[in-house]
Amino acid sequence: MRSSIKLTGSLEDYLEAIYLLAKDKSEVRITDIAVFMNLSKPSVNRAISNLKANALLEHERYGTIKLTEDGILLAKEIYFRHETLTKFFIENLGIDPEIAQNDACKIEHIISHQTLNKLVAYMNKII
Amino acid sequence: MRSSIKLTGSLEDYLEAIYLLAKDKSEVRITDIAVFMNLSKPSVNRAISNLKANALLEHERYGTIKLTEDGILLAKEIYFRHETLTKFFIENLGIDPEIAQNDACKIEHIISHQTLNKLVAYMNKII
DNA sequence: AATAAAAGTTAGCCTAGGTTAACATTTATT
DNA sequence: AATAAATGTTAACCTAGGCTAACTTTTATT
Repeated sequence: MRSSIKLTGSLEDYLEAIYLLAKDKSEVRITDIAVFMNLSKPSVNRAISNLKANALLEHERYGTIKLTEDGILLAKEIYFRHETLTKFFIENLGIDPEIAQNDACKIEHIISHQTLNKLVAYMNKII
Repeated sequence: MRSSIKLTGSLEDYLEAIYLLAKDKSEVRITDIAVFMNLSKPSVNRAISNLKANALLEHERYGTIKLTEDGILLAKEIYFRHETLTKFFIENLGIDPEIAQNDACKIEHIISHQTLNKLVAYMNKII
């Protein structure tokens, strides 16, 4: 596996957003991402260039955005971390869903593999 | 309480480091912090100015550094978050101490109050 | 087809937080 | 006391990631 690409937290957020948007809409556009993430289009534009340079998505000038296989893989990984954390916060700790989402969204970028894995194991054990 | 000062994660790290250094050494100097945090002295220097501007510490040109009451309060709060997370990672999840420290050190800056509080409650309940 | 609207891009600015190189000051040593 | 060493400061640079304003391109409407 070549998933050794190490993105910044910010770029991981963009990737995750594109992944989520692509689930509903067939076409993902810069404006969609900007609206979804509540960021300016130029900010999104630059992030897209960056992700493209990392071969995580395809994008032609003025065109639509499509994740590559690598992009999808990485996005799924990030999203899994997000879901795992959210689930733990809500189900085990009893955090308000909105706050749980928010915390997960920040922690998903910095938590280590070991900690995430152990958290998954822990949740399965407790049930 | 006027602990409504909102620092960046980076500044929280500096504050925590100063707090920990001040426990052992009577005098804390810029060089001590730079060595401890493995950062350059100019970086520390600027951070100190910033913390001083926030009334969290006292520092005179070429002199030593001393946390104010506010600074100590806030540092303790940050350190408590750190300890809580580390404890949870090690004792509940079984994470290697070094990784636990590392993860705690990053998460302590972004975890919400509610989540931290609920985590504390959860740990007391489980025992 | 012409024009208006929407979408995308570029340029340039800002902040935070790191760096190194050079300089100033203080402290220690000879 | 003079000099060397350690410490602290300043200036200038870099990167990442936001932003707005202005411009280009595409798409939709009249």
